[in-house]
Amino acid sequence: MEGGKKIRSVDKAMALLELLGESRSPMTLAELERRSGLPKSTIHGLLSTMREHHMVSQQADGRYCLGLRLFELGCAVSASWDVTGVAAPYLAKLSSVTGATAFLAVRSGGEAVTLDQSREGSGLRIVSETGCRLPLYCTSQGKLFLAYCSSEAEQARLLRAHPPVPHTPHTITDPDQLAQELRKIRAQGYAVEDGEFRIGLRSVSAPIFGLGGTLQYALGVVGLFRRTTTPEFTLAIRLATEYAAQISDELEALSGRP
Amino acid sequence: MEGGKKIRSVDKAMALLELLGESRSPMTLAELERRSGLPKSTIHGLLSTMREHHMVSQQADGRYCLGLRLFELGCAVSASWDVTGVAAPYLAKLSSVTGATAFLAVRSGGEAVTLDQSREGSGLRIVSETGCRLPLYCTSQGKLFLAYCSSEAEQARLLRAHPPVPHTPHTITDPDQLAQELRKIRAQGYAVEDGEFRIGLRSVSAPIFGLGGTLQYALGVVGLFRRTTTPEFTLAIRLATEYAAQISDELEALSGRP
DNA sequence: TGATAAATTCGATGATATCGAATAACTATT
DNA sequence: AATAGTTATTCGATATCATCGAATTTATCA
Repeated sequence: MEGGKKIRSVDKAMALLELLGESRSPMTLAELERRSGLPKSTIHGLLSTMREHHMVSQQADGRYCLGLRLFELGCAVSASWDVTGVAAPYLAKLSSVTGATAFLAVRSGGEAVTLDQSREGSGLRIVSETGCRLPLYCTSQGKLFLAYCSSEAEQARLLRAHPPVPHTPHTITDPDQLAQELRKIRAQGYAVEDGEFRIGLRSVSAPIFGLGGTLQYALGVVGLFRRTTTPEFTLAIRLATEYAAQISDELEALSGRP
Repeated sequence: MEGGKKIRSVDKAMALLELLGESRSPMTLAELERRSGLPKSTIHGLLSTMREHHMVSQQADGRYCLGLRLFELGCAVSASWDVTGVAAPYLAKLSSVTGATAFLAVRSGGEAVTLDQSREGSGLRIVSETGCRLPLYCTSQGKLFLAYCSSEAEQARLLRAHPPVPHTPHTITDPDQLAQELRKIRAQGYAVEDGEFRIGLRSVSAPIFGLGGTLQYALGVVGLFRRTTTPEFTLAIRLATEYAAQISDELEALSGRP
């Protein structure tokens, strides 16, 4: 289907960046050797090259970590998305009214990536960092992306890439039960997650559509709701759905005349 | 002085990422060919490889742009810095009290990079995006970094890398005048910029020190102040200096017992 | 439909990334 | 203070692999 020439050295360089990104703390060259399976000198050459571009940086003790230029490029990516600007005021309203964390997410391969977050209301603890990847099958945004897949085959492919694993006793791992849940989500137009990812946390996600009616982003609320039937949670559902629709409209108007 | 082996293909790949980052809009392969001077097929191979890692993405019309993985890595970089977490509440306070934009910056080569921003008070327009690079010689944070350089040679090297160019009639381009300004900054412990970057904008930056008393970050306020002698601006100077000192202390305490 | 431009594929060539081993720098321990 | 164990870094020969121009396909516009 796709895939041009593979430049192996670049391939390896990207793999190293991903390893450094997964690790919370800076990594030693020996550690990178074990994790990547590449020879030390090869790693050293690749890292040296990327260091000159400030894509990685090396601290005084010799350990390597991601560099400042990656932060800059990441910000450039964020700024290039029209949706972040459009959604920002809605995120703020959503979190201040519900008192929970509002978020904007997109699908990336078989996972969901949080694009932006807001927790205006109370100083609730951070649920998940912006820019981190979350599973599809046990988050409201993830299940939304699964439910609105273009085809059954696509849906199955995404689930096969990351097979459901129980995160809590409430995680839906049974294929049939999950399929039923996804049908329900599609029917009602929003997704609810009931402590399936973290005990005590509940969330709702509503669809933001792009041109052609395809699902593009998820707008949601996550927090320490007691049940998914409380008036507070019901309000969160209604607002998320309303705002998501408004964002869809604004995006459409924006793309109409660039 | 330093610099291991240069892996040329990786070098080229990084150059392409930087080109894509500088451009606001997605780029065509032909455009990249003109800007980079590399043959089309070489570029194609490099981009294809990076596309598989989601470092770049290609939209329906064939044009290339930076990919989602770069956003994720950028967020990881941001999260890895202890200073962003420590400074966040001070940024919020600073902007809400002064009604202007508060920022946290770091030096990157011969430029200053904005790490984080806050504009709680009024909905002032965005002065500069987070993650963007600004000149040293005509911003308060930049002049602060120049003033606290480890050596005269270092200072001269940074200025030579980006020779002062007038951005406004108030930009200091004369070497002697700039040297005097930097001495003054070092003496008073903070830097003031008086419309030297953008007409009407004024800013102040205070130093955040790391271990050994070396300047690490700059905490500042920028906004539409009428003069640098108004009570509002004087307050901004005092608060920025106070908060920067407090952040320095918190960072030191944090690094004491990890 | 034809014309223009762009993205992509292909294959031979030689430049160059690779790899293991040796060295240097550094830390912690005795 | 000396050593043992770690780690980053350098080096050079070999064959792999990236490179490049031209050809092909695909898309866009008149």
